[in-house]
Amino acid sequence: MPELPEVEAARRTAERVAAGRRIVSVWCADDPIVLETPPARLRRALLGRRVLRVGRHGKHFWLELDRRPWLLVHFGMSGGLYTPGRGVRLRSSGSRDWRVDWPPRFAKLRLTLDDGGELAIADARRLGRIRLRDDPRCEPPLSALGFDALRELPPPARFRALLTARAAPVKAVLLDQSFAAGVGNWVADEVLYQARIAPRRLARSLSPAEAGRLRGALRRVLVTAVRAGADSDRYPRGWLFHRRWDHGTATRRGEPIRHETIAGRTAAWVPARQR
DNA sequence: CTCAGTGTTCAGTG
DNA sequence: TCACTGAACACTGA
Repeated sequence: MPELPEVEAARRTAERVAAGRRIVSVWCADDPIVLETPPARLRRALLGRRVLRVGRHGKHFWLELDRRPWLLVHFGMSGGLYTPGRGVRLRSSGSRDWRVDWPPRFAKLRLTLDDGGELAIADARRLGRIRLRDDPRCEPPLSALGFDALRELPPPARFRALLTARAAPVKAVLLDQSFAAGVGNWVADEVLYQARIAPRRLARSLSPAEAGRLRGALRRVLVTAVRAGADSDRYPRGWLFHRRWDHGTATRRGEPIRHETIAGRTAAWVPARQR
């Protein structure tokens, strides 16, 4: 789930539950991979702290506390933020009722707030990371990231300059977090589909008009997905998203969807519409 | 049983 | 040195 829209939804949930509240209990899983900062240090840094606000850049988010260091979280491929009675719906779970167990399966960190609110971070596949940072934005891994694809999208001329400076296929550039932070596999495919650009096109070969379409599609897809609270059932019907895994089938207009590996990931695209 | 996956990192290559 | 690619990571669910 976790590309920019999903992480922004998690950020908002965390802010609603925790901002202005004090952390009164901390539970850590015994998982030295996801908990990059050891449990004892996490507990010491978090217990008794007040949460001021919750920040995000690309696919990372962090809890700003009344004392440093702060808590920095990345969801990896399968992580998510949970509160009692509410979960993060997975694409594969077609179920309407998406109530989650409490605590959620694969919980890695649980926080209780002074008003009884609770937050949990869970991660089945363990590619996510939970760690402490004094100043998240200025230290690795955030310091190596490019502009936040939602809040810091450069003006058209600048966007095109950054894009055409790159030799790789445009899909690879979109996925590169040092270019645009927050774009993942489905967002990249959706953006290329809506901009009508084939994923293998070299970034440096894009015309000003194409770069403009790409930028416009990137902004539109992210704004729309974030407005929908990253609930994919609320994404527009015409989005490739709803069809991208219908192997061998087509878009609603009957155009076949092709799947191929580009930049190490499966790209879904529509040759009839993307050049 | 095998394999792909809404991600990132790092070794290897040109 | 830079830029890019692909394997590794770790595990679930199809």
